[in-house]
Amino acid sequence: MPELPEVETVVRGLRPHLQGQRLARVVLRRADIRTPIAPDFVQRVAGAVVQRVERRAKWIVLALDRGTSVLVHLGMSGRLVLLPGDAPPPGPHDHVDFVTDAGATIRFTDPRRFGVIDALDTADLVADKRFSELGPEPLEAAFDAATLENALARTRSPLKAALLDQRNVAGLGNIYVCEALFRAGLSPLRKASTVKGARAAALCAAIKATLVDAIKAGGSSARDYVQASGELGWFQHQWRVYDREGQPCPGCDCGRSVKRIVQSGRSTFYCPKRQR
DNA sequence: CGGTTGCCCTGGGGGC
DNA sequence: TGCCCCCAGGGCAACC
Repeated sequence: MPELPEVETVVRGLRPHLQGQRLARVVLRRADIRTPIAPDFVQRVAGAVVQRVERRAKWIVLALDRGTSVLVHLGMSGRLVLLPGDAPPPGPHDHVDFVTDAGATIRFTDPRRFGVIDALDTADLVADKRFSELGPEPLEAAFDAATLENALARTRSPLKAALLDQRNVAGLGNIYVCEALFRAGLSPLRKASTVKGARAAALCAAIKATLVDAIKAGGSSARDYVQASGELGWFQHQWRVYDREGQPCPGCDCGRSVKRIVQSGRSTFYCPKRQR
């Protein structure tokens, strides 16, 4: 489910409630998610103070004192929701609770169990394979047209697949790649290495604008996603092509409708006339 | 080696 | 209504 805007929204929602708080209690109910939660997870985390709450790509990072960091990945259906006061009884998919000294519960829920929860030494974070191979953060200044062009020049795959590859740019998923490509007027089928000059600049700007708008809207709630507060996101109402197969191409008079194709096993939505 | 394909899971929606 | 098939926002191992 969650791509960069959704993860960023969750991080912003959790930060004021978690930063400086002690995780007095950690309750692990189910460890057999796709990447099983390590047996020593509770012992490593319980009692630690959260110093920082950050996002890298689609990862949530809780930097704790005692030199430990907690990594959370929401996978397809994961949620991390803040429950102030008495938490309701856990449901079958509520796998982990973090309870702060202040009495708030941060609950990790994941029906499909594709998510990841892990604890590791903060010093090992940079070298960890999950982080070391990530490309630039698209909302940082270091991500510019030249950086993007260079990354795309090195790949033979179609543009859609290249943008989903976290080594080229970190944090995009299926929805926001479709949306950014529409904004940039670029075909998802185009060879990535042909995106140069003005096209690379347009794509870079489109990626940033799409993500900024989505964060402003609190992310997209299609199915599973909610903010840390439990509220829905609203960006799904601003989707121009994603999940809009057959509807008229928005924002221009090209008269075509949005087409759905499958690329490397995943749906791509685009306007064949406007996007070249 | 880079790139594409299956698969890990559960739940919801559409078609019959 | 019920059942079955398909599909879903991610990422990794296994293949070509």
